[in-house]
Amino acid sequence: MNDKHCEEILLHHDIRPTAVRILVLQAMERFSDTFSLADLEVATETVDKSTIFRTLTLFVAHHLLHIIEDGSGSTKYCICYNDHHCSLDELHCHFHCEQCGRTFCLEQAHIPAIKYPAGFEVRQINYLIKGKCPDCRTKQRN
Amino acid sequence: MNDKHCEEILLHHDIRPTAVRILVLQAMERFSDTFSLADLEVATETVDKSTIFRTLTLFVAHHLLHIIEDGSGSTKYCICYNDHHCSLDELHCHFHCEQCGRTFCLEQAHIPAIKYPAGFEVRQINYLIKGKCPDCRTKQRN
DNA sequence: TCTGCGTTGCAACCGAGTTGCAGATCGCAC
DNA sequence: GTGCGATCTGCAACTCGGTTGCAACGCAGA
Repeated sequence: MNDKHCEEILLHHDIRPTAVRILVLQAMERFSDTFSLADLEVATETVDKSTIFRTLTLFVAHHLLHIIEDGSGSTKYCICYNDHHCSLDELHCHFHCEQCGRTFCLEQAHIPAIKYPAGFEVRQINYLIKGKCPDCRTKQRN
Repeated sequence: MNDKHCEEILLHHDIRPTAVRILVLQAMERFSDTFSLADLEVATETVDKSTIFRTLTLFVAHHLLHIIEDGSGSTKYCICYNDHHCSLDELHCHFHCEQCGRTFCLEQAHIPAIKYPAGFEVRQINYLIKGKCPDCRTKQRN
């Protein structure tokens, strides 16, 4: 959470730790689940949209973040806490709540192996579940 | 493919078969896989973008089409040939080729049952595979 | 023929993302 | 500490897919 910690993370991913990048990373870590460019714009307050955009692009390229497409219209991001890059480049499982709009990273253990159709070269798998999150379900009951 | 055939499909889905809608549906059927609003704009030539947009929205609402989010930035659509609406509202499996940009509907048989995390209410599952399609792979070899 | 409502085309708008550019800042050599 | 090239940042403008308001059209029923 503190500057030192964020700086280490950036260095570990071969990213020059500028003041703005540390600020953006701190903002990211305050989100428990996923976040969008717009979320960061609000969270950082001072940092420009285009700077955040370029920072996000950089972080994704350096595998500090991964992109989530939840069909909500705005790209979501999520911090990669695991270092490994498995042979199947990326394997994502997410849950998108259609009520509150939040998107959660789910444990990859839930994804089973599937038989790929012949002839296709698989690079990335996105398993996106949509529905209602536990919070929204309990809220509705009360 | 002909007018009569398209008209029947529309009526079967409780959609009033106007000339424009038949034209749009015919254009849709010429696509072997999925298509976007922009694709239809080109394919129909005469029909306005907003009309196509409203037609797509209508077709989706009447379960004649389904929406595919392939993360390409533009929404893709695909004709629903199966009538059934299973209890798990929708279950989509698609392959998006990162080279040619096309998106294919895959057989749903390939999707295995997964253990959903507790507390979440599942309404829709999107299984999106990204990589290279057979066409692009063979092209590259030559 | 007249009327009303659904449909369509046009134009304008919206919002997320993206880019060009000039000024600020950084890291390094001196 | 100073100077310099490279990188980073903020601003503004732009792109593009999608969406909406509105007026005109056209078809079905009176």
